[in-house]
Amino acid sequence: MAQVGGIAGEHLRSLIERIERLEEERGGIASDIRDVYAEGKAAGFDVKIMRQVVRLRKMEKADRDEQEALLDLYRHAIGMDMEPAATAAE
Amino acid sequence: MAQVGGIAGEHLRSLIERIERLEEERGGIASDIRDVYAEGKAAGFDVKIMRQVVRLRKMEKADRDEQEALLDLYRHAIGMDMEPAATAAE
Amino acid sequence: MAQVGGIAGEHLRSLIERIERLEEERGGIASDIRDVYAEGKAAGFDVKIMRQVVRLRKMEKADRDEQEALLDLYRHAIGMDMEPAATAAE
Amino acid sequence: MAQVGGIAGEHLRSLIERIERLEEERGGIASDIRDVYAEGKAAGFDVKIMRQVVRLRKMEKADRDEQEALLDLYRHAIGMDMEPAATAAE
DNA sequence: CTGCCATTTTACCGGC
DNA sequence: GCCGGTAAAATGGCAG
Repeated sequence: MAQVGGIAGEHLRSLIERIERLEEERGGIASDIRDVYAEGKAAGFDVKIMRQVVRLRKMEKADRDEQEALLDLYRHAIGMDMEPAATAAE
Repeated sequence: MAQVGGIAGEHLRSLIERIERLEEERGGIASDIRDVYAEGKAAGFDVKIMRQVVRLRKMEKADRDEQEALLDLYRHAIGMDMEPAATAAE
Repeated sequence: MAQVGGIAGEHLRSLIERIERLEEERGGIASDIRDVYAEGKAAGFDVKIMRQVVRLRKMEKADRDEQEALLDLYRHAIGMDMEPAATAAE
Repeated sequence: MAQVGGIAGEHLRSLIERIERLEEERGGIASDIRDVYAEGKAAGFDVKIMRQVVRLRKMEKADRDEQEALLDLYRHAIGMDMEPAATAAE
């Protein structure tokens, strides 16, 4: 791995900067989320409850995804996992 | 606030969905960040060190921001926080 | 784990009480801190600024600690973390 | 408030340092608390539940204190708030 | 699977 | 007395 400040250092720097850029983006979105909660609050909704609703729906979605994954497993197990032949899928 | 399912319910639903959309985006970016770390690891860098570097740089930036905030506080405290009157400021 | 009220229950109770005692102490110190801020305010200092100063100094210390931690990581990474052999270290 | 670095500066510095000392103490106690939880965990207790117990007892204590405060209020209101004469108080 | 770290949530404190 | 913001706690997620 070359000398310090060499080609590896450049690569590392590049990776770090990409990460920092992404974290910045993520921070911006987090800020947007806070804004939406604030908007809800201003409209008279209870922020704490809004958070609970979001969390609950997330769990429900995870449940559904798990169910689906389980179904897929079964389908594979009994050889029903091929692509549907000539249907305009969904 | 109308009845359940009324106009307020619509608003709430809209807010919730915007939040969910944003959280999804945020999750995607978090995933991208993980990918970059994985890329660094594959290139032979120590992920733990990468994280430490990122953390340190973040703290240094925060330090600078706080320094500035402190200066602002001082300015306010001694009444130097008014808009500059007739300077070509900026 | 025995029956409720058994030996385990005694142990748990003891732990809980130790925690409660410690939290009480901690609360007392928090109160002392508030007193010092109040004293500063009474002496004409701006509490907000005092807090900012404390926060900034804390961050600067954390920075230094992280620098050191990073150095340690580097040392480990390049195998320089062994005990010095024949030095009167320490 | 004298010049910067003057007597006021000394006072401020002193206050800041007292606060930092106290915060350090507080941090030490927080660390002790973590240790006790860890000890509980090692003994097979569920830390999350331990925390709930502590929180619950704190609330119950707050309730009792409030009841007591209310009783005191009543006592004062009806002139029963004098020191007990010749009892080994409590 | 365990311990660590980041994020989220809760509680506190000062200001209005 | 309430609200807003700031610091601490706690939970959840990720790497090792």
